[in-house]
Amino acid sequence: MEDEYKAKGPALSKQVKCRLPRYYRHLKLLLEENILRISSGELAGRMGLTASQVRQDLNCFGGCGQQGYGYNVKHLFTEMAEILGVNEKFRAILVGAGNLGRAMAAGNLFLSRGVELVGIFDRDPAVIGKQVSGRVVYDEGKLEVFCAANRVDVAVLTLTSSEAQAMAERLAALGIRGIWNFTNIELSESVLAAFWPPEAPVGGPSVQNVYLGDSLMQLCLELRSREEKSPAAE
Amino acid sequence: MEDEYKAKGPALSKQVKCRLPRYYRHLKLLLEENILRISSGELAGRMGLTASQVRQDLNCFGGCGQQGYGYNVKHLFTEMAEILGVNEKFRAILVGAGNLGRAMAAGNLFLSRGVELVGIFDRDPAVIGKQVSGRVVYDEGKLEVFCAANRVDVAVLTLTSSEAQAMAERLAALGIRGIWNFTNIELSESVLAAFWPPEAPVGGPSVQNVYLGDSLMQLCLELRSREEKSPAAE
DNA sequence: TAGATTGTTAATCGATTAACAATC
DNA sequence: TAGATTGTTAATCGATTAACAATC
Repeated sequence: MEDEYKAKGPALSKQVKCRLPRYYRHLKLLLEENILRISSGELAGRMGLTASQVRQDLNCFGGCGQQGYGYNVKHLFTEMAEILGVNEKFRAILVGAGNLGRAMAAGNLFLSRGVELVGIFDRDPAVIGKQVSGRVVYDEGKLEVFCAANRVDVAVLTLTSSEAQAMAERLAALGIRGIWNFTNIELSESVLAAFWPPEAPVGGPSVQNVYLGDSLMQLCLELRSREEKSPAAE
Repeated sequence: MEDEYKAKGPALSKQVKCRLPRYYRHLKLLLEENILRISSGELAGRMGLTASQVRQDLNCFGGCGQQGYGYNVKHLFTEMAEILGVNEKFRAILVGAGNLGRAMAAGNLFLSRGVELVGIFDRDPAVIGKQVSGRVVYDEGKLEVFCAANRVDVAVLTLTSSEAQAMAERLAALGIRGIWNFTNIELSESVLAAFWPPEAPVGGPSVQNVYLGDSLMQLCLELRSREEKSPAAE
């Protein structure tokens, strides 16, 4: 019993979790370049990390490296895919068919990560029934009916910030386990957990935020602070 | 001379820089709610931080708090806006007028953060000359001419990943100071610095990455790991 | 065997939290 | 004055880096 946990190595720290998708991305690239083995030092170089960090990180997945040789890229990639749930075929819906929503639906963003987009919703009558990337936009009012008939794992929030909180609560009540939030609202997992259906196991949806505006401001902050240093240097 | 530095408090750590845009967002919200003063504890509650952390953070901006009273929201907001460069009116161009590019151009994402979108570029002849959110899309080949005639601070990369590296190098050579990267390519600041025009002061553009796919995978990872715990609990 | 490279432990660094005197 | 809340120092926690024995 305990062995099964041990086999997977130590639990993943927050920071390691953040780096996992990057590892996945780089390993995929390596496979495309037909590089089948790599040392911690080389991988670190490509990713802007230290060799030590890479070894520490990869060790969390039960030491798939080999002394004197390095890591088997294919094996590592498979392992990562498994942990990241790429093979789970998670099912997602998009809530809000505005500009951002349509952009998200258009690319292969979802499919390339193993997520299937199974529905697009909007509340605007002018949009409902129209096609977006070959999919009909459903009436937001039909969310409950849809979720009763179809398994939905993830909801993508690309609607107006003012509607975000209420919608997130509604989604939580529907038992949707993951919310990918593109609005400016900070959705609290503990608040949403209160809406979780009582018959469902364990509690509440996880929230992943993409604050685009914050990211832009971080860039501006960097420009701003480098600007300040510049005159001092002359 | 030294006092001027001291007045601003200690240098901003990485983590504080990440939280700054969030503070800005929440302070704006407070002002809209007509809340003009707030204690570290209350602000922490709204943001999901600890009171201690808020005080530690805000102290980096030269202690604008008052014992027994709290913080003046208006004053704090002004201070943040200044540090984040909201009043600098940074000028941005968008490179790649595909789905994501058009979505970015459409909202008020830029203007609301004090950034002005001054040009949209694409290399596809079918798109060049067409309108996007009331702006003509320019030929990507005219980038150099455009940048010689107009100040450009930031470039937003919403083009195909395969074109990203070359374009980033070209933008670096044009002396563009900030790159907001939406492609899957990891742009190395040190690599780009090598392309920086020799006549420009200090070296190289700063890069801010938004790996949308990585964010989605982080959510999937969370779902995946909670799933694992679930059966064990029953 | 000799060289390379891992896994893992210990040392360092940075960020968060706790505590409390200073003071509004 | 008494109560509230900051600024700041010290203690704790977690993550990164360094080092090196184990081993392919």
